[in-house]
Amino acid sequence: MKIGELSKRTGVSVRMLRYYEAEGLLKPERTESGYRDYDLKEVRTVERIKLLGAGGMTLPTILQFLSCVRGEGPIFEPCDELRVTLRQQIRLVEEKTEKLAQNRQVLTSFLTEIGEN
Amino acid sequence: MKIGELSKRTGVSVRMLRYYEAEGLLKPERTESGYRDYDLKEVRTVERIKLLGAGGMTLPTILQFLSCVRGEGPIFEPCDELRVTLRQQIRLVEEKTEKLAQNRQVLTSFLTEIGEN
DNA sequence: TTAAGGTCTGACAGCGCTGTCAGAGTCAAG
DNA sequence: CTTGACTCTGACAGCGCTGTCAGACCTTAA
Repeated sequence: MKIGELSKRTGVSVRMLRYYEAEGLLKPERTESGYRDYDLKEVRTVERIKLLGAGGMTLPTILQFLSCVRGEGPIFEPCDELRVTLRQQIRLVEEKTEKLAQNRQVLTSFLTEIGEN
Repeated sequence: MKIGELSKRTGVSVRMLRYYEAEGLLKPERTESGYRDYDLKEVRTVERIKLLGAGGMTLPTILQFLSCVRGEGPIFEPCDELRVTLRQQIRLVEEKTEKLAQNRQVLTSFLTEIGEN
């Protein structure tokens, strides 16, 4: 299928699909005239990438265990690398959360200082 | 005082002090030769900007109520605009926190799917 | 006087996407 | 064949800082 269709099926913009490719996440065939030609199963791949991205992962990070994500199975192949990365990522999210909590603290203390009314 | 000294006193890099100025947060005098000449009280101003920045505020946001921050008082002048902005900012931090919680959720569910061992 | 160290301006780079635009070729339906 | 919709590549822009480098001037102490 061509890029426009993949875009409609996944909800990921054409621009971003090309970007995924630039980052090494997708490697579609090409027609004689140079059009990208995606295999139907890439729909699943893209949806997984999308989901992981929604989890705060950067594309290079996702690329690290792309082989797991490209699996045919219903979910993911059990993949040590993926497990490790997921844990690191969760840790990262937790750190960001802590920092936000600190930010909130700073701001509320200011609010208190000048009177909360 | 010159920019280097202000930098040492506040812990804010020379680069960033110049950036503050570019964003309209500081307006130091100039010596005949063009050197920035800061008033001693600007140390306090810079420290407040720094603190608000640590709270996640962007410089343009801080600029909005700079008059409150530049006050001579020990803390801030009671300033309606500041109060409003602080509340918005806190709301913003809360939204970011919620999003991070969702991210975490996505990641942990993946971890569960492939087995947590 | 000289040399070191501070300062000046301006600009490039990077982070991680994401939209958009330009100029050109391709494909399909009428 | 023509037209509109789609695709291609490449590049510019923006978010909000932050470091760094270049080329040139200033200041201060030896």
